[in-house]
Amino acid sequence: MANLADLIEDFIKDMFSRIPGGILDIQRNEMANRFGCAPSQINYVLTTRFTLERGYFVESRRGGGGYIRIRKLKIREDEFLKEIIDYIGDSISGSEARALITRLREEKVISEREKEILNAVINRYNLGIPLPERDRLRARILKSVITAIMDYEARKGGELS
Amino acid sequence: MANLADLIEDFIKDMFSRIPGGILDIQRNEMANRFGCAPSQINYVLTTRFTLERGYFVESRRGGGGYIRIRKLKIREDEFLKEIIDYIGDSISGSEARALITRLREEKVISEREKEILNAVINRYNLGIPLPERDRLRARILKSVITAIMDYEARKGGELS
DNA sequence: TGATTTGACTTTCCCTGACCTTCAATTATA
DNA sequence: TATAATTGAAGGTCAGGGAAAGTCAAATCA
Repeated sequence: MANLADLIEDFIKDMFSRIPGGILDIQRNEMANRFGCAPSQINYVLTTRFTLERGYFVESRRGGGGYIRIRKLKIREDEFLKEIIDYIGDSISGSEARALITRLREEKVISEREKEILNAVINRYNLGIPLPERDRLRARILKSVITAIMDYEARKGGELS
Repeated sequence: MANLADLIEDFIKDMFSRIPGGILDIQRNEMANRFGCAPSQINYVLTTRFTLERGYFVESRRGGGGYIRIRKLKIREDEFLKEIIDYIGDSISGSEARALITRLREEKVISEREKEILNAVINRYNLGIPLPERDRLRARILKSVITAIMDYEARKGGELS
């Protein structure tokens, strides 16, 4: 412990505990100032600690009035999700992915249209990069999509078509 | 948020929601006065937020009695999607992609849930590969998703939430 | 050796001010 | 009176400064 990245991580998580709603906007420079470090250190923390696997989603905007927005996803406790994320691991082939998507449809986790969308997303020609990186990319994207769906449902609740 | 350009954008969009017809006339100076900014700021907002890509068309007239007229375009869905694919080209940045997804949602081409899914898919942190290949990958995925949607609609048709 | 940290450099976005163009109305002039 | 010049009221353009955040590779640390 006691390295900077961990401190910053804890600090941000602490901020989350103090706000309602699960959406936190921070300023990169302000953060860097507070910890007396290089601004890029903040990026390092975000890319290593606030990942989807760990239940966060990060967006940002540059320029005047820019910000970094961190969303804490509402689904960490979902067993089904965990299993799927585990199953995907950090690499998944096209056929495994298609089977998984079919399964998600059968379980009514996704709609017919969403199934088509996902199949398009994980298609090898669309990913268009060589193996084995392609299977890793596919895994990242699939996990992010499933996470997004779960988070959406956790936030809004509701059924599917 | 909280930058002027966003406020002005919201203000204008709010005016649109209050009028019938989709044609809105504004005065540049009056607008600048209302927001206490330079008149050219209004042009900035118009050229960055009320573009064709985002579904608006702007005309104006100088001189005494001059005005700026903003038209909200009506779309024909099939052509619209083809145009979007052209617009994407073979590389697209994250912010362009987000604007595009927002537009697809505004035009009710996609559902709220699908919007979340797509935002997750095109997110920098989730794609996790370096530029410039990242922007190309994003373009390929987005185009294939849109194609899949067109295809699905052609086969099944139907409305959205 | 892998994780952390930094710094130099890049890119994106916002906002303004100085200067330009267009148009309509009014005034001056032949 | 018919036309020409003037004026003032719009809107347009562009370069530049500044404010963020992003990238990447080299250095450092455990």
